[in-house]
Amino acid sequence: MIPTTITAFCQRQNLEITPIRKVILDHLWQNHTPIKAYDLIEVLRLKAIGSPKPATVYRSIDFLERQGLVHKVHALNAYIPCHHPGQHTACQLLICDNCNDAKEFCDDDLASLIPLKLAKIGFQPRASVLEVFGTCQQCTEAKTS
Amino acid sequence: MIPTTITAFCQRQNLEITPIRKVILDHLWQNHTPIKAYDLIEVLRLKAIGSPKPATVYRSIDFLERQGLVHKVHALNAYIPCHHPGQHTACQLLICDNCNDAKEFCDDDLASLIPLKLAKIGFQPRASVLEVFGTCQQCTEAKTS
DNA sequence: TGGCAAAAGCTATTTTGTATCAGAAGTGTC
DNA sequence: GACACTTCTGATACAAAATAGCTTTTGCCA
Ligand SMILES: [Zn+2]
Ligand SMILES: [Zn+2]
Ligand SMILES: [Zn+2]
Ligand SMILES: [Zn+2]
Repeated sequence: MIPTTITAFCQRQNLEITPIRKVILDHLWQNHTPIKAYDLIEVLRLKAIGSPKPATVYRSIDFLERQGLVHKVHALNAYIPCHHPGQHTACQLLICDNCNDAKEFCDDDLASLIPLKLAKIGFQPRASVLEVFGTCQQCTEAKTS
Repeated sequence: MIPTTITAFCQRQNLEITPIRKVILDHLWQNHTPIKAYDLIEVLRLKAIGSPKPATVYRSIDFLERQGLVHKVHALNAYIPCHHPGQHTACQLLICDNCNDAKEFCDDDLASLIPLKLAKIGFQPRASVLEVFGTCQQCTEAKTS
């Protein structure tokens, strides 16, 4: 379920994708909505991988986030896989109020405008998260039809 | 401690600023870092206002957020006062890694670019939160000096 | 073989946020 | 005044999200 671009990225970076980390990354890629940490515990439990406790999952998430493979959707306390690991420090997410879907939305104009604006006021950005709430196209169409 | 522009806004909007809400808003305005909900419980307790329980504070925060008087810094699970209530649906925050200061940064170009870009992909934005992490000007100067 | 570091196990605790029901206080109506 | 109605608050309990601290395992290298 994990795209080949992602597995290739892991190999290039020499990342140790242990069974636990693999199951978690797999599960994130299998779903179209953000996944909660405690749901990941359940996933591990069902697959009988290790003896999943909160720390188990949070450590894996921590690793995956540090490697840029996963984003946290702060507004939902949930996680989604990154579609372009290693390619952005500016994360842009679209979160549908209706179906809770969360998509990455990578707009370069937007991403480059942020540091440009901040430079003028002397703020040195390290990373940024944009979370936009609203109605996704599918839900908009469903309502009007 | 609450700026007159804010109290004026409350009057115009006919908002009921009860003692509890006032203490919370006051405290947020007195500080330059985001404040946590349970710290606000403590503030109320020290001022002997009501009998502060979690729900007490969360209800007030909820009210203040709905009125646009307060923003939640999702990445920190903390709250800051809004400097321009009623004037924006796109909230932009600069959070210093070093001193934890969180400032509102209202850039119209940035705010208007977001719906523009999203319109092209059929997403209807309702509200957005941009949280930028990095080093603020003061901390940058302090390091280099 | 011993030492080291990264990963995972394990127990408990802390932090953050809700649900629910009941009481108090204001407001307008009859 | 009696009544419905609304908004705010009190109080108990609980749920959800995340971390602390310590031990054990495992692979690796000298
Ligand atoms: Zn990404
Ligand atoms: Zn949707
Ligand atoms: Zn604001
Ligand atoms: Zn700073």
